[in-house]
Amino acid sequence: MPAATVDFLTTVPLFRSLAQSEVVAFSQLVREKSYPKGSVILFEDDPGDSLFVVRAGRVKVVLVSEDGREVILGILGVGEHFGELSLIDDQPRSAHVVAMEESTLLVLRREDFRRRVEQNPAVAWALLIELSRRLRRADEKIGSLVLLDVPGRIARMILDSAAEGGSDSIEKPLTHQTIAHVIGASRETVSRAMREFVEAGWISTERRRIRITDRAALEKRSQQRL
Amino acid sequence: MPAATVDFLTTVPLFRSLAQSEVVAFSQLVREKSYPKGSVILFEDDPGDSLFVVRAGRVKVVLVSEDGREVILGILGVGEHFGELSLIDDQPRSAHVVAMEESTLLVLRREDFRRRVEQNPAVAWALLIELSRRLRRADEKIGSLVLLDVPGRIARMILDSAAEGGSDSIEKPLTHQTIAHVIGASRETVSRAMREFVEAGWISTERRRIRITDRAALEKRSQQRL
DNA sequence: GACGCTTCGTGACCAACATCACGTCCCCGC
DNA sequence: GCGGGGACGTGATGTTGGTCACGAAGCGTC
Repeated sequence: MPAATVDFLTTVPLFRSLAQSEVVAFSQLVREKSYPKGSVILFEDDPGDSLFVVRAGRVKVVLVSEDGREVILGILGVGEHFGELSLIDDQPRSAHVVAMEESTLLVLRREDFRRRVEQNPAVAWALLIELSRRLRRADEKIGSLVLLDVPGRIARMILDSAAEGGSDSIEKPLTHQTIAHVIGASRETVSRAMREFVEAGWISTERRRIRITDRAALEKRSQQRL
Repeated sequence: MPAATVDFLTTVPLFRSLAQSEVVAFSQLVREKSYPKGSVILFEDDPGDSLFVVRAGRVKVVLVSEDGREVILGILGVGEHFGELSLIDDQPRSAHVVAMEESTLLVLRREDFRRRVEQNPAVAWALLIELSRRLRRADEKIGSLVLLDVPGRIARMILDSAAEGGSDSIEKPLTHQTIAHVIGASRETVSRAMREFVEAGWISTERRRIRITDRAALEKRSQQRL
């Protein structure tokens, strides 16, 4: 296994707190696999026996209704991971995961994962912290779905994305369709709401980029329904 | 600390996998506290430093919007616990918790909790399993908020409640108002939808009880939007 | 058994969004 | 440079479900 993998793993939050030797141990257990854009990495209800770490590309976690409408539960980029739930509780996968671009993933099998977790409490603790973070986010999302109108949810999403990026401009070229799936709205409504934000001078949209020009207004809008 | 507390703790999933001696250790660290109906046990954004186990009564976990509307993220009964997130990741509380009835809780302080978790991997593992369960539920809830209409969400909630109880009758006297807060709808809409279910012969409502009379129909309704 | 409080039933009205149906633009590959 | 597919803009129309405004039952309390 190339040293590049070790270097990469040390940048992943889940493994960051580990000793170098421990990371090396992990790096020898993973297998690298790549998926073309649009391919399904795992299906809801499958029995799951591996954990995936995004090495390159971007994937979306989705639920799909009988008539084909979809919700995006999360979008994971480089360094993020998914699939640990099934390893922890032995339940089937709770959602589909689809590659949004050509992506390469590191795959870790259940037995290897479990053995390492049991031998190293630091991993268990890191996992607890990560699950806590996700639970908070999920609860927030439930709150925004119920308490906020569509523009409010978009405002919040823009602020969240900017927070991740660390600045007030967002590079990710998420399509309106994708945003719609994330916040639970239609593509058209997203288009209209974003135009209003631009007209109000709260954001500006360049080619492949959204820039926040009035953070205070966005924050206010993301907290109240009109 | 009375032996009753020890007996009770052994029935709590979080502690069930522990050795008797370990449970006794925990029982000596907890403090019992009771809260009148309607009182707020903890506030969102507070720094949190304790874990609570419901010993008697029932509590609700809620988010409240600026204009006072509320969402119920969860309703916890005897044996369930809350507040562990803040102990794990040191972040402020993510929601309010309010006593729905006169309730008594066991309180465990952060330091005591952490020490025990670090010394006993079984507790960490039980916690991981519990957080996984909650995460799955939260994601399901997000899915149902986006993909289902109100009657669909009610159908699903009825089925879920029945599953918890283990039979096809639900004793919990949840008010329509409470159901509305859980599924993100108005009290009136819940009333109307439930009447339709009764008229369709899918459920029957006696005094303090809902009985499922056509599970198949409910299941179907809980999977599609009309 | 009478009061009061909470819960529930129901009609009328209205707003937010989904949906449908286009047209335009942009970008990418050939 | 040209063609084509995906992304975006925008109007018209319909429907779900929220809100308001009542009245009628339950149910616990004195």
